[in-house]
Amino acid sequence: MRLSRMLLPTLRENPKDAEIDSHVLMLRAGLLRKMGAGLYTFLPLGFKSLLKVTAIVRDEMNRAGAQEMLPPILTPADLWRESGRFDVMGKEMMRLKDRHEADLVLGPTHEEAFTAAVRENVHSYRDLPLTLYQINTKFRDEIRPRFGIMRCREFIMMDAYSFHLDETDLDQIYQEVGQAYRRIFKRCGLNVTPVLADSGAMGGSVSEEFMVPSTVGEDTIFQCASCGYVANAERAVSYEEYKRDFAPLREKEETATPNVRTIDELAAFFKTTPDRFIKSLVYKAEGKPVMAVIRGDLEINETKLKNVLKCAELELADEDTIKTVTGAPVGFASPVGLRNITVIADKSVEFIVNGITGANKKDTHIVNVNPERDFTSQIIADIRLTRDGDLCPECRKPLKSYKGIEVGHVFKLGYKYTESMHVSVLDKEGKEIRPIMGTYGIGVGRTLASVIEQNHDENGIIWPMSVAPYEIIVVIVNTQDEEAVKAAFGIYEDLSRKYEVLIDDRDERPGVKFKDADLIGIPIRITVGKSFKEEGKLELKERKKAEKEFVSLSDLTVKIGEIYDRLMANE
RNA sequence: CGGGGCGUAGCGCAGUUCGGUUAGCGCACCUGCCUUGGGAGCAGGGGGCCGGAAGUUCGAAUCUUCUCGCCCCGACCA
Repeated sequence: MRLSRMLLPTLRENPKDAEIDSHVLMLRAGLLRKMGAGLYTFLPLGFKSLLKVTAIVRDEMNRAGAQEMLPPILTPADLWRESGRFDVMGKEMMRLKDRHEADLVLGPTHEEAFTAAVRENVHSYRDLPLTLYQINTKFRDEIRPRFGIMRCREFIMMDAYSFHLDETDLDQIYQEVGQAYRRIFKRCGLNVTPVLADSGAMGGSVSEEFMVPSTVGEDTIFQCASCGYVANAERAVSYEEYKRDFAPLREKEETATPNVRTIDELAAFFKTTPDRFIKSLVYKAEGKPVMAVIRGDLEINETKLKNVLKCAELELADEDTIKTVTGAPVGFASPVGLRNITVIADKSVEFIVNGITGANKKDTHIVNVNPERDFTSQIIADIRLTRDGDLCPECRKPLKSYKGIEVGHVFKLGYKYTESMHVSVLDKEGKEIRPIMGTYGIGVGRTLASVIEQNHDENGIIWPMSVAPYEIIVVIVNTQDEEAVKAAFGIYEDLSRKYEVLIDDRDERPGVKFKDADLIGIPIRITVGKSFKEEGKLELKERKKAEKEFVSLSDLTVKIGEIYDRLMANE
């Protein structure tokens, strides 16, 4: 491709809306433009890289035995009513009506569509297992799109769905897809850590997320350097040896605590430490109030709480609910004396002796509260949020936390959709069997952004060869020099038979061309300039290296081949 | 949805407090000259419904009201 004819609007200055490096570079290098909040246009250069990523994804998914198909993005609401998700999914699911007033959904994910396809077309045990996938546009009306294509509303995703006769078979495909994912990310030049993830209350059992460690990540990961335990914040558990305090139980007693509400304020007021408190929070689980209690220095992990309660929706109760349930304003709740409400206690609470808690009365707390004696918990479970430095559940060494970008997810889904949507096949005996499902997703655009996030310097993008929009760029230093132009085009034509090559034939000054070449990050640069004029040699430079080397025209093909193979192999 | 901020040329911004020539600057763009190894220089030029609507006023980018869009923090998040 000739740069003189290409739509490549590079920017000198940083666009003000971009906050993270990958976003800045995608805009500056002319890969991407914003059309609206969370809506982006891929310009030719960016689209080319995106296609490279999808090609890798497609290649590895096919290799894992999955079959690509293409359902529509716009799906009838009835499909979602069947699975029960039409009402359950929040506002992030984009709903619209057609001219006949029929409800439609812009697919945020496609379990329903694939399950329906299998239900209609698969009837025998002989047809299973089956893994189907698509690389398609998804729409999620995100509350807050941000970081360019890292978290946007319309995005490209590869999502796969597998159907199996039994769990053993599901497990095998689950492992194979997981291996395919590892190969995909490796080929994209990405460093990715698979972490244990929450699998939810809904029939799911095992789940792994593929994380790119990054300070701009929106997810938190806990990792043990010693034994390799890795989990995301929702899933992470920690080991804690709770010590039983054998101090004598004292009589509980109400104390006036005017306007003292938060744990920190209370600790100061009582001149003690936060772990002496029993923190009580009222939640609404699918509309029904419940109370979660935990030691004052710890935080509730709402995902764990949700799983324990086996509920799909959980939110902190509003002030009115709290007042109705406890009889007191926010800040004075406690399980003491409360009836008709389910109390879920974190394990940490059991060991508190003579603790402090609210009195369910304005401006009042109770001291010397003891679990069991003063209140009962219907459920005792691990509902705490893991903290940095907590002990590893496997080997009891400290856990370290860091941020990550979720680029992929594999999930043993279970029977949720095959059950709700009545999918069955006949077995050998002619009996109906319900298939079990797995679901798998890769954010293609997010993967691309992550590649840039991990591969750039102050001058621009440094593409790994595998996803570079072009592999080689030929820079003509002086387009007035006819001999140089002729030689450069000769090289361009020649290399184009084997590689994807750009030629910078623009009538620009050399500085502009070098800056742009660095910015758009083409892995190999061939410069036809001074050295060519003086001694007939071409200058070769790899984007990721500082050194240059000079080769004659006759050695070029071989030399490029070597560099290309090496760069491909490194990834 | 709560809090904060921003909409002026393709990009980055000034001007708005305190209304008053023809709305300005840098980069980008066009023409010419010159230059050709790291975002040159000189000269000339094009491009704006100052986000939109309604109002106040002799006069509005500037004041008032409404509205739309975008960004950040938070809450939310199969």
